Amino acid sequence: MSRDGRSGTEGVGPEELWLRPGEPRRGRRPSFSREAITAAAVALADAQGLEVVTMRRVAAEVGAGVMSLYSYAPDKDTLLELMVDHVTGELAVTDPPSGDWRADLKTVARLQRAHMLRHPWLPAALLTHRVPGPNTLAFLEHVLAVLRPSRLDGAAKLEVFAQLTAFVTGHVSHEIAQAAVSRSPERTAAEARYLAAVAADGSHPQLAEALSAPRRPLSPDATFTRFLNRLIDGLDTD
Amino acid sequence: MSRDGRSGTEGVGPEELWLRPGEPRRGRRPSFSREAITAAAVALADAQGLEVVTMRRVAAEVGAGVMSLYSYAPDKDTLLELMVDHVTGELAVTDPPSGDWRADLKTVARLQRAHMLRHPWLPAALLTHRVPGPNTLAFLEHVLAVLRPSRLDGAAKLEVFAQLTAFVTGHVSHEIAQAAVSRSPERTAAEARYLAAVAADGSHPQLAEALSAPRRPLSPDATFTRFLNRLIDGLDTD
DNA sequence: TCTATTCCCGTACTACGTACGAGAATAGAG
DNA sequence: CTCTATTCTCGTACGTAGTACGGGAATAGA
Repeated sequence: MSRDGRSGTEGVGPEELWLRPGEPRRGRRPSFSREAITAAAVALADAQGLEVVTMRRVAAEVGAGVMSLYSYAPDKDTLLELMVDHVTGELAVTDPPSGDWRADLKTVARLQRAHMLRHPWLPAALLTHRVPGPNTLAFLEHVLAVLRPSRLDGAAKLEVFAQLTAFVTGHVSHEIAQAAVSRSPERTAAEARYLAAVAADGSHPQLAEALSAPRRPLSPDATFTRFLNRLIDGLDTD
Repeated sequence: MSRDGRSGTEGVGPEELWLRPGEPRRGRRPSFSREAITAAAVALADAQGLEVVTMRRVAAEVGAGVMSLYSYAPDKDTLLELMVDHVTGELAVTDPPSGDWRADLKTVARLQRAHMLRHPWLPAALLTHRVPGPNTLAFLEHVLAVLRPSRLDGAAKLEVFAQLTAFVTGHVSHEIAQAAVSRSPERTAAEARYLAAVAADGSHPQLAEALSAPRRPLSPDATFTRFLNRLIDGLDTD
């Protein structure tokens, strides 16, 4: 049996993964640690994107043989799960809620956005359902505390948390994709030429008109805040 | 040179991919078609998820050799792009805008949600930036027409379109992930046990309280509508 | 009929996730 | 100290990806 509590034939359950620390006080001592491996994987993803996070690459980064990783996580998907919870640790908030839960919620959302922009692989990693690890639970706990003064019941609070995260994820995904294009003048120009060509042939009058406007910049930051305000200010009011 | 206009060393640009039809009136006649290949890939993804959409599998489905696909799309990523635009064809709306642009916009969003639920691989495919193909452009054109009566300027209209899509994508991603868990009683039970254990140890009082509530169902449909209304009703008002 | 062009696709290369199992290190029992 | 059970390490190897390459088949105009 390996370091995690994996045993049966089905995938690792949240209980095996997150609960019960290690009791093995015999046999060879581990040369690495889940922490170190996870951190290395996160560093890789931050620097070069999720696609370079391969078992071989992570192992090399840590100085381990490839197969050694499997003593710390049963498969790559689980490693991703560990990565997500790892970075969620950065969202730890110690300030107690101010009492103005709407303002606090906006702060939370802004934190999440900044967080995802710092770890641009997060939206993709969050696409498939993840069981909340300790850091994610701590963050959830904080959001629930923020929502305490609201009139929402338990289920609604959890729903607000999920929806807010979904909103931020959707927004940031788009923001990141956009930024990726902007980073390449080549692609930006090609896309502009393409859209201009489409607008020019007369079949898309509305698009032509929208594109002909002066095209002021519209900072992503301001846009995010605007939509966020819409969403939150209406919460609790029906 | 192959069927698409690919030539240089950089990736396919939108112009090569979407504009100019085929002029090749010589040489062997194509045995397949971009349409058929794309449709087969979509059918696969709909039925069994994006991960079974491999070049080998699609080729087999169509009755082609694997490498033949590369005459119709320069790489797998482009095939994904074709798939996205292909299904976006289903979003073609012929009804003219009613004049109540908020109501129309809500209709559009509901259409998008239904669409993504029917093609659950869409959120993942939309994560990386896609240049809008003809069907996507037609849909965009419709949304812009819907927004005509609003006071928003061109850039703002485009922004609303992007944000709305991002919102729906975020929401549906979460909805799909949730549904995936619910489909397995095994996983659902494991997760419930895990959360109960976490709540029981006293370190997460807010979570414990939220979980102790009667847990009424909260249909995803109603939740979506509620948040959507928040977002749209506030649009144009500042 | 010849030739240029276009498409078809078998072979093969690299890179991935990971199953298997042999060997190394360690802790307790005798 | 020695023996043994346990735990971790990792080389090898298998199956499956995406796709580069290039030879052969089909077609259209000369």
